[in-house]
Parts: sequence; C-alpha cells; structure tokens
Amino acid sequence: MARNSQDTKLRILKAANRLFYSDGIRAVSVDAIAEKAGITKKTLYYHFKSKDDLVAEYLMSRDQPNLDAMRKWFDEVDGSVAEKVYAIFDGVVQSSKHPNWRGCGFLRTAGELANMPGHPAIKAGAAHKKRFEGWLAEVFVEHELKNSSGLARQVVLLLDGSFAVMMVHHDSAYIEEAGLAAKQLVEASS
Amino acid sequence: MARNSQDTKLRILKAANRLFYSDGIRAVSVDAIAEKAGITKKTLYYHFKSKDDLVAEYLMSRDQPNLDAMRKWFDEVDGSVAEKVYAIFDGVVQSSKHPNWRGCGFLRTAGELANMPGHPAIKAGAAHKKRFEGWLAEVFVEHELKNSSGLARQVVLLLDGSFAVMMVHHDSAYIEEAGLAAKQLVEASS
DNA sequence: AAAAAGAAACTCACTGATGAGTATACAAAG
DNA sequence: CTTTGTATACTCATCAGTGAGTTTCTTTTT
Repeated sequence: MARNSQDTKLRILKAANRLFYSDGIRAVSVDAIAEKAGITKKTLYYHFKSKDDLVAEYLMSRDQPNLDAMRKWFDEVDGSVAEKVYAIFDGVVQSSKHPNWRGCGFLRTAGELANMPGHPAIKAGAAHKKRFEGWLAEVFVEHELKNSSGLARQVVLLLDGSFAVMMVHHDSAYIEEAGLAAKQLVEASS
Repeated sequence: MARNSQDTKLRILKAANRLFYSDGIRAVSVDAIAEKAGITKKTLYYHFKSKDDLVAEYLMSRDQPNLDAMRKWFDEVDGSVAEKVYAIFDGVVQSSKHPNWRGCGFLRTAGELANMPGHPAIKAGAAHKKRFEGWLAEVFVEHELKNSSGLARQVVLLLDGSFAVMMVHHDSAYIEEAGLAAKQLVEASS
C-alpha cells in the first residue's frame, strides 16, 4: 500500500468512476467506494470534502477523456464533414456494445440531481457539454458551414437524444438513426 | 378520511407522482410519500407491493396524460405537418417555464435505474416512448411523408435530446433549436 | 549523522439518522 | 362475524460523516 497521496486519491477517483457510472450516484455508498478503492472511509474523507465533492470530481475527471474520444472518432475518418459527424455516432454505437456501457454519465448524473440545480456536478456536466458544443461549432466554422452554432446545437441534441433513448430502449439502431439525421442536417448546411 | 380503497390508492399515486418527479426515485423515501398522501406507510404497502411496484405504477399513470399533451399541441395548430411537429417542441418550451418542471420523468427514471435493466419502471418508460413514436409514425404515414418510421425516430431523438440537454443547461433555446431541426427534417421528407 | 518534532496519510470503531419493509392490533362495512 | 382498510410501533440494514488514535514521511535541531 503506497502511502502516496496522489496515488490514493486517483485510486479513489477510479473506484468512484466505476461505481457511480455503473450504478448511479445515490445508489452507491461512500462505504462501497472506499472498499473498492481498498482504503477506509475516513481516508476517503481525508481526500474529499464530501460525497457531493467526490461526485463533482468524478465528472470533472471524465471531461477530457470523453472529449478526446469524440475528436478521435471525428478525426480518424476521411470524408466530408457530414461523414465525420456521422463517425461520432458510429463511435458511440461501437461503445454501446460494451457490457459496461451505461450511456452518458454526465446526463445520468444531471438527471439524478435534477432537484439540486446548483450542484457542482451539474455545473461540471454543463461545462463538458458546452466544451463539446463549442468544439463542434468551431469545426463547422472551419469547414465554412452555414449556421455553424445552430448546427452544432442540433448535432448535440441528436447525440444526447441517442443517450437518452438508449437508457430506455437499449437499441443502437436509434443512435444510427440520429447519426443519419445529423449527417443530413450537416449536408443541408454545406 | 374516506374509507375508499380506490380513492386512497389514487392519493398515494398522486403523492408519489409529485415527489418522484420532483426529486427522483432513490431520493424519495416511502415514508415521505406516505406522509404526503396523509396515510401511514403500512397503508401504502397495503395498496402497493413494494417501492419498485409504486415506481412502475407512477410511470404507467403518466403514459396517457403525457401522450395526450403531445397530441393536443400537435392538433391545436393549423399548418403543415412540419409546423405541427414544431408545435410539440413549442409546447415543451412553454411547459419548461413552470418552476416545477423537471424534464421527462420517464427518461430521468430510466437513467437512475440504468443498472436494473429489467425493472418494470423501465419497461413502462419503453412502452410509453414506443407509443409516442408509433403515433408519430402513423401521423406521418397519414400525411404521406417519405420514410415515416425513420422520421418519427428522428423527431423522438430530438425531443428526448431536448429533455436531456435541459437537465444540464436549463436553457429552453435548445428545445427551440431541436424544434427547428425537426421541422427541417420533416419538410425534407414532404 | 542521529534524533526529535511536526505534518501528512491512514485505520478502527463509532454516531445518529434514515432506509425499506413488517407483526400485531383495531376499526369500519357488508 | 368476517373481510377490507388503516394505524401504532417496531426490526434490522445501511447511510453520510466523525472522534480518537496510529503509522509513515519530512524537516529541523543538536
């Protein structure tokens, strides 16, 4: 057991990540996270002020990785912007096949905490979604599309719609359909 | 206190509705619902087998009213199908201004119970969403649109996307943007 | 270079509150 | 006088958070 602060904190965050994403916020106890991280609850509270604080840090830790995944799917495909946008949805389709996939952790957390509008975790989710939308809008500007910011929003709506519908139907055909709609909208602005 | 089984059950369901929709499933205790309904917990358990059962009945009780609201918004507006579809999004925009509005209870519940895929509440949510999608597809067939079933899915994705994004941003401009996208997609299929 | 002091990282065992669900008893209505 | 509906008062598990003390690392003193 390394008596290393940074290392321990990361292990806690990793355990929180897995459990919160898999089971939801209120369904996961601080005890469960501590046990999964192989430490005691008191140690967890040494590194994090409260459960709410841990939830917020969990989401903040997902911001960059999620964004990177989206960018990667977009960049890796050759073709028109419309086709590259479709590739994002295709990437989500592939991810959704993994047995541990549970949709978008940001949205699920925001939904669970809908009665606490100012919760730092919701702010973290909002920041993440804004960053993604901003990146998309930028890309659309670079490719000289009409109405780039409105179009970015529409793509975001379709993507988050996919996540939402998947929570209910568990049928990736919906993500594909969203991808087709996004492609069509992008083409119409080209 | 009317010693009327049906009446009591309805009062419990109404209390559950308010609390579950407002605060989420796991955040609301059976005690809280019983108190709000003005009865004891034991009486609640006389009418409902378990909390899970109550959650499922809560969602089932929302199926018809929600559907009716959508249909009403669609029917009330004169104009093209595209404009009538836009009216649904406009109806959601208006609803979203109410201080008690918390998005779509079906989606929020499904998200919270994402780790229990077979939960009856999720099945109730799936059934509701399928009914709405089916109704839309029918309408599109009646209006002789191309690709009516795919189009219905795209509209559903945009609508549920609006609900999802609203949980994070609380900005009804997103719902309007989704409405515009839906209108555009419907027009392209006309 | 060794030892002492202090700070950082950690554990064990606990608190008080609240969770879902129940055993038992009693009241009303047919 | 039995069935249906309701209440009081409970069980036992689990929750977020803490009090008090222990171990390891770092820095200062001699």
